Amino acid sequence: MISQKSKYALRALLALAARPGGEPMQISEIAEQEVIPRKFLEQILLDLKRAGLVASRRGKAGGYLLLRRAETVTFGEVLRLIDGPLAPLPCLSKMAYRRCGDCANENACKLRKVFARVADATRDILDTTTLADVLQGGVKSLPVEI
Amino acid sequence: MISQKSKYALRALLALAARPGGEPMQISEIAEQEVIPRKFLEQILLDLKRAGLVASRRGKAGGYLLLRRAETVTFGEVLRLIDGPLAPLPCLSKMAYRRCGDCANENACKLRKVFARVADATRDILDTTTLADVLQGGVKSLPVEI
DNA sequence: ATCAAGTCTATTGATCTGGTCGAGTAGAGA
DNA sequence: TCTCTACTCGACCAGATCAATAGACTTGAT
Repeated sequence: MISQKSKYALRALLALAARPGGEPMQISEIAEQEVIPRKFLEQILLDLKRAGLVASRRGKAGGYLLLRRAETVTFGEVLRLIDGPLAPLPCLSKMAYRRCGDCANENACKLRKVFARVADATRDILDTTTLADVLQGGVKSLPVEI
Repeated sequence: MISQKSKYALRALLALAARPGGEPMQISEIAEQEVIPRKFLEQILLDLKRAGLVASRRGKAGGYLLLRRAETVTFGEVLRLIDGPLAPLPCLSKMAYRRCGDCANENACKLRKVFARVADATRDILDTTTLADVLQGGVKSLPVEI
């Protein structure tokens, strides 16, 4: 299960990406439109800002705006940022590898072999799906029938 | 990330499945061999027993044994039993469906579309991989080159 | 009867989740 | 310059979950 926080982050980013002309959108506006607790959203947007995904403008007509093009922001990147590693086992994470501790040698670990396939399948989807893909409705759903 | 408990459960089941002749294996023996805290393993085995995966024998020469054939026990089943739903969103779980609450109509939910693909890919692997597959070493790793 | 094995309930400390609160800081416009 | 509005930041919190641990109890075989 992905966290509520990640869902909020993705929805907020989608809202920003859908904004025409890159004009800033205020926290309250996002919060209201996407039904996200305002103060919680503040934290999330700060995280996204520190990661360089969005920028903020202060003052009267301030707000947040997407800093990168929607085609370049993948779901995987956002999830890793908020929830941490995608991999089902720490020893399978490319971003935050950690030894499992309990399996003596990794190459022989039976569990690892199975979950490596899961990790690859997950990455194949999440690291290739961008905000733009989703906005265009062009989310390739299940393998397209021709 | 799957829980430590699930890892222990899978390793314990693999140990039982590897037992020749279906003779019982004692908790301590499993705990020692697989390096699992003994008392924690007790709880896990009880869960597995209540789910009908294993049986136990009390008394002197007691222990646990696999109740079903290793070919019929999938990773998905064990993970669901211990960790709960595999699906990344509650509204995508077949075993424990719950509305997301925050998306008005599910069919239009952008996030849901993406994560549905992840859920399907995950299920494809975990619900078709059995204890037996893993024991034979015949875990089809990445698509086999011919 | 007794010993060794599984059964069951409760408790624990650490960490995570999903928030909330409130004071502080910085731009933009009057 | 003043002030309004919006973002910034740190602290706090209740409740849940995780990974064990403890200990008393039941059962079955010899």
